[in-house]
Amino acid sequence: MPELPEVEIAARGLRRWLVGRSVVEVGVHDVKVVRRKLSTLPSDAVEDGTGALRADWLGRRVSEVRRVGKRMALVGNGPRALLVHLGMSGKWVTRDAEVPVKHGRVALTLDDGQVVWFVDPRRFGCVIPVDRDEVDTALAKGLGPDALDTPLAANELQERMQTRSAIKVALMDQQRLAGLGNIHAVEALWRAGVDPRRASSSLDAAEWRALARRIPEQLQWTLDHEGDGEMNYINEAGVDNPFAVYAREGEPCRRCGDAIARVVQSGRSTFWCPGCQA
DNA sequence: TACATTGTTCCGTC
DNA sequence: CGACGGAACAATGT
Repeated sequence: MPELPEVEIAARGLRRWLVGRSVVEVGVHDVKVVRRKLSTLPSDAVEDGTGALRADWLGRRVSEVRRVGKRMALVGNGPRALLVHLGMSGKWVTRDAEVPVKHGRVALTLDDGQVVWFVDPRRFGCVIPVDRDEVDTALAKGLGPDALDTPLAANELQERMQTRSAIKVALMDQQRLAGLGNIHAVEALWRAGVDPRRASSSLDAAEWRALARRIPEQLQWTLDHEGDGEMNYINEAGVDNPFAVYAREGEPCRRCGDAIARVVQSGRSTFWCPGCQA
């Protein structure tokens, strides 16, 4: 699943492939992914998504790629930008012209002959045309500080996480801290030795210090290990699981040997080690 | 077949 | 009324 590190890697890839190149053709193969706002609802699709993207990007260059939390944006050299959310299966790939791309939704053909594709099998992702001078606002709206770019001191993290909800649920709340999803929330909690079911407000100072240190550590570790090529997600066939607890129910904890447990919190699977996350 | 997965939204409860 | 939990919704591969 694309969370902060995967979106950051996607942004780095787009900077290599896209920045400075001119867009010579725009193909919208699924008009429903072009939306007015962050949403999965078909009713929020732009009326003429193809026309909108072509008007914004034909003949334009991408001058910048930005990221906040799990959101990214392509900033054009004209008046327009494109906000992107990868949803649960979105990714960007580059291919030679004429190469078919399964689940390709938007195709940007460049002046070097490459085609940069937004690919999204599950179609929970979207692209949102916006004015360039609104892109920073749109990127940050409703989000807490970016978990990697703005690492929080322990006391700041504690303040942002003041809720009776479980700490794992609070960590995934993008309004409190932007970037953690299911995988990196449970991995950071495992690294910090904190039980994901604990009430967030009940953590002590040492536990906040541990989390403040382990969250950026988890994200940076993932960046270092996922490389800078095309993204492959853990749920895809043939991709092995690089994580300590995520999707490892019943397997021995690599730190203490106890069996990894699973519980559902707010409708999402949580994995943790009952032995060393007391 | 039912399930898993995301962010958003809505509804009921306290 | 704010906080919170839970469920629904979108789509589709396994």
